Amino acid sequence: MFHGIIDCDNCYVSCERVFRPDLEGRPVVVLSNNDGCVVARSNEAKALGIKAGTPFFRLKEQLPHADIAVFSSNYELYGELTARIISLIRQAAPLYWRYSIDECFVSFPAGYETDYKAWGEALHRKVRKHVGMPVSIGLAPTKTLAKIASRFAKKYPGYRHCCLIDTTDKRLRALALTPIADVWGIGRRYARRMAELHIHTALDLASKHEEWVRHIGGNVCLLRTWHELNGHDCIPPEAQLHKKSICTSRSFDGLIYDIDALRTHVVNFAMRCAEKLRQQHLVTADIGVFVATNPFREDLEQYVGFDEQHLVCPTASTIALCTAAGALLRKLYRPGVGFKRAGVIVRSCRPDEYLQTDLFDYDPTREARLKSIDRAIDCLNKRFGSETVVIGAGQYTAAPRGGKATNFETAMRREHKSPNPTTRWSDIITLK
DNA sequence: TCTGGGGTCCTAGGACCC
DNA sequence: TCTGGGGTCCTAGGACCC
Repeated sequence: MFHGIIDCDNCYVSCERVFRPDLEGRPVVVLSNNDGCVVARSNEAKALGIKAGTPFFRLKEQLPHADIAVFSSNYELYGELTARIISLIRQAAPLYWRYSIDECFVSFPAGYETDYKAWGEALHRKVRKHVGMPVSIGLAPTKTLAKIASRFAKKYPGYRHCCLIDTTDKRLRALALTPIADVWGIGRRYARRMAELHIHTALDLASKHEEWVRHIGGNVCLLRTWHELNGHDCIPPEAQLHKKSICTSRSFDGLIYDIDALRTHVVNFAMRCAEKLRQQHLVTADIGVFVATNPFREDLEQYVGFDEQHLVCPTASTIALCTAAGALLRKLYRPGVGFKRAGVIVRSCRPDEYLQTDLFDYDPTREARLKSIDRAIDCLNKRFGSETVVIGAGQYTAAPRGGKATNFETAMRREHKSPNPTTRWSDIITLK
């Protein structure tokens, strides 16, 4: 087996640049929801010293005069453009596994003979031509080494966006040049521990004895990384067929004290979870709600609450989940507390085809009604746009005549959002 | 004034079973 | 004096990823 990773360079920034080629060469940042933090930076923005996770208000303080192009996050656009890249990868690779919004693993079974370097360079050119996005490609005998290779592909133009590690010599040289903290699977904690043990590069770790690593790591995670760095393929491709949990949560623009206002949000989160479940043909057996105050406001009372309800009959019904979420919120709410964040999480998700019903409390008529309501909601929202139909308790304001109510997405602060020319006809004409 | 939102896996220890 | 042995399931907490 030989492995590869295809990674979009500065993904969100590159997506924004597809329709704004004038931004090539200029510093660009993309913000998180609510325009909170910097989540993506162009190389020029990185060169200015902007760190990932910088709060936007602090960026404005630090670099008030810098000519930075700022975007609110536009997941509709990023989802669409990355899906196009995945479809090109699917055509080019025998096996692929989408790892995140901007990364995709590929695998070549034993006996699959190809010139990997040429394969990678060709894929890069194809993505550049058909989607307009730059990707970096790393190819190696293990996934961890492929990740290291993709770092080199990104960093050094000489690789022409594709780096291949296929000999022991190349592997050892790459490991010696890779700081231990940059290795896939080494997080902040492990990195600190490694520094204490005088392990500074990937090669320092790879050269240790297996027993030493087993002793230091405490579990199999670090040991697997060690094997992978030494060229032994041992991280299996994601065998998981479906998500086990789904979460919808948001921070609010300000603090919320009122239970009705809080419930409006929570009901919307439950609605989104129900829709995500149905899209993935899943049902859930546990729904949880959490609420939290603003941890940065040390002057205010702090409170974090979580409660969960087990559902005897697993469901993906909007009404059932919204009702349960509303009831959970009533238990969690504290008068006089300013809430900054809330969320709904559904766990124990499973395919909807093997739905187990409650032996004693199963009402087929009610189930059929809930299902037909869900079908109607999905059908209308698909045809007329998401959130055309919402649950009454999830409405932010009454809908104006002929228009939509202010809702979950539009209630968020997004002062720098770009248009959606790939998914909305109305946005095409706004292109400059 | 202003600080994101999703996920996964592993392990230890307790509850419970026969 | 002295109290077994083997197994599964569940959960919380800790680590990681993007």
